[in-house]
Amino acid sequence: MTAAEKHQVSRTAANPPAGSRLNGRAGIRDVAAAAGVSITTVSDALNGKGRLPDATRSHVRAVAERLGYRPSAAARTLRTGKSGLIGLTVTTYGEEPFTFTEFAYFAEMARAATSAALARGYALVILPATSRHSAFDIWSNVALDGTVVIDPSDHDPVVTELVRSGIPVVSDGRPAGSLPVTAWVDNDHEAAVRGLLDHLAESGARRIGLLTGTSTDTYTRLSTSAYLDWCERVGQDPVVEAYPAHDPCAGAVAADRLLARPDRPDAVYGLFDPNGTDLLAAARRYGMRVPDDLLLVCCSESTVYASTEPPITTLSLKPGRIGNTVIQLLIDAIEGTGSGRPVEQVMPTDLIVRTSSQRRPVRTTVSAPRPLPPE
Amino acid sequence: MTAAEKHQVSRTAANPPAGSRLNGRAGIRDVAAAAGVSITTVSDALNGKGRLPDATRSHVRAVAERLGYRPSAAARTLRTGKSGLIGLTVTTYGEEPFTFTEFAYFAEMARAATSAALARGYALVILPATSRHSAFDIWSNVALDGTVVIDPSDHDPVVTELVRSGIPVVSDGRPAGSLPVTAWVDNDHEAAVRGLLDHLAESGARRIGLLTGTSTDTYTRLSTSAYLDWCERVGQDPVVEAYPAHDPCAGAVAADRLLARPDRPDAVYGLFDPNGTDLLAAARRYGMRVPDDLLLVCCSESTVYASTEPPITTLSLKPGRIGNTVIQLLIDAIEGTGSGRPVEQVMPTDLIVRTSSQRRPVRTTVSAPRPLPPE
DNA sequence: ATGAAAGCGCTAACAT
DNA sequence: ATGTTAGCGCTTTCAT
Repeated sequence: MTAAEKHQVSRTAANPPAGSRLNGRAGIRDVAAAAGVSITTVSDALNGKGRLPDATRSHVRAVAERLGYRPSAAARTLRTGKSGLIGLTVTTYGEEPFTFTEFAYFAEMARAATSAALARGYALVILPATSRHSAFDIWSNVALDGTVVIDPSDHDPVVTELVRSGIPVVSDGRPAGSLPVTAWVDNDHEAAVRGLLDHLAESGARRIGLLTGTSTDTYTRLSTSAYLDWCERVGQDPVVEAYPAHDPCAGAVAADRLLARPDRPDAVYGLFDPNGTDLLAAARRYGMRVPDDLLLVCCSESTVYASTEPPITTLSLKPGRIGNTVIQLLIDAIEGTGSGRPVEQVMPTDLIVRTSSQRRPVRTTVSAPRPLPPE
Repeated sequence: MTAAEKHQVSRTAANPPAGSRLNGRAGIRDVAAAAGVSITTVSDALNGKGRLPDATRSHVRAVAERLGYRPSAAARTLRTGKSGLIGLTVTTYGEEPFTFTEFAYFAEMARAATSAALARGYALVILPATSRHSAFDIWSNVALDGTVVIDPSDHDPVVTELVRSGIPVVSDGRPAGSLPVTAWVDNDHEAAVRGLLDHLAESGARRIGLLTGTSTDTYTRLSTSAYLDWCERVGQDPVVEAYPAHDPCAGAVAADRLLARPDRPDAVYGLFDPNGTDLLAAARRYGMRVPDDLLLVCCSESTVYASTEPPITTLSLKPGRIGNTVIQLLIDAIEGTGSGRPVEQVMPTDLIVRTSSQRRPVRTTVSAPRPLPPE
């Protein structure tokens, strides 16, 4: 018996009368047999392809339904080369995905990305950014149509590898070095910092301090240099404290250090999410009132700053908008429909002005704080 | 030419001399040809199977490396029936995945689950829980080895369908109704509520109010009934306000209602994450001091409650521990190694006692609040 | 110790 | 309008 003949036999409907595949689950051939058509017709009917009469289509669909037929995603992926899966990298510190400070940002960004991907028929797979080793295995164990990288590190081997094998990569955060991403989306961090420093100065700040990080990622670098440039422009001596932002405890200590300096600032911008509460607590310890003695702004996506005492002005990077844009760009690249959109997209930020950064009576339109009870 | 002959030809190394596959990427046959061995040997060498001499193994590996060979995940999945992918469902409200109130819990749970899965060689795919329709498509478009369901709703068709087709499902939260999950993990919500009500009573609470939700999920139901039981036991009239927890604004309003009642409570437990700040703000509006006039506890995973003014006592459900356990249970089921572990696991909660729930001087070992500055 | 061949379940090109 | 057939790239018996 030749291979072809054997083939023939195993594909004939003469086998066990449908419904009894070794697997237990019905396959496309069971449906074909039960519906009295060929497997092509089944495939076409189920996928809306071909030009079948509606009668055939609905009949096949009914039979498939009755048999509880579920197409094999693996087979389809192998055949079409498309998996409908998009990788989402998360930076890992040690064993843990996500950093402490990125948490709220990441969660919101991922939420939006998930939603946007689902709306276009894709699902996200959470994957670790390159770690020491072994992470590579998991990357080659999943068939991806594309990948989103959050805060790509300089020469990330995974990104390079993916791009080299023709898989589109879109990053959240402009790529450092010469990393060859397909497209990227980022905030205009420098403009954001300039804007908020101007806002603080307008509110009467004479010496603005900066609570920043010791790491060299783009966000930290751009924000810090924008601060230094601003200081130089207005002729203020920089007052900077830096700390390892991935350490959940270091922030409070650094906030304390900043307010303990001889050149104590009368306003502070904190680059990371928890800095607002850290600084508020530090101010209390030093008997400083916010906003009377100290103006405060921090970069955060957390809604808690709307109801702290006092409410704290925050810079929002709008991670939801970024997540959505990243996904649109990526899917456009995957499907080859993206010629229209620019591949480098700079997104605006939102300064949500609250009590902590204003010495004069509130008259902003954004997030007006609730009136305080009489003291 | 018979099918078998053609087969033969296309598989011989006589074709384009390796490296020039249509695809662009090297396949297993390119590696075999370049290494001068059969594809079987390549497969075995790369996967550590078979009994090959170390020389062959390392030679094949070197060649594969040189060619930049990446095995096709789709082909492997089709062949082995294992994808290494685990679904993670998120409840969707309207278009958006996650609810507002579940946010921090979910983020932490997902983080732990991701980490645990990765450590065992699996990756998580974020998938929507059953929505009206269309969600089904995405489910059958991805090959899953198993699925984690967070807060399964009563008779969820996706869960039923998955279990029916032999895919293990482990839920976070005990399944309502007769949902046939493989295993589940949940907190002992009733014990948690009893414990925290006792704690409030010990701190001097005479009338404890409850801020709860209007939805009928297990968490809300169990927590509320535990509260009612406790009230009955100690002879207190229940003071309850319920609101639609998925509405980000409704919480503040409900907190206000609770404190505006004629039978105003002198202590409140809020079931949802934002309730702490909501209640704190409401207390301020009514001129109530915390903890002097009002004792406060809320269920939250957020660290901000450590540095609010005053710090707020929280009940943590330990989502990280749950996420990890859920994944272990699921992978055990997938790999058939789970006979040891119980399939229903109740996990303890942590009451993190802070200033807001204590009238007497702090003398707890947990999370001692920082000393306040002299007024 | 190594290789040949079968085939996972599907889709698409090509008949009819 | 529907059916036949050839693979997608791998793993896995089974022969040698």
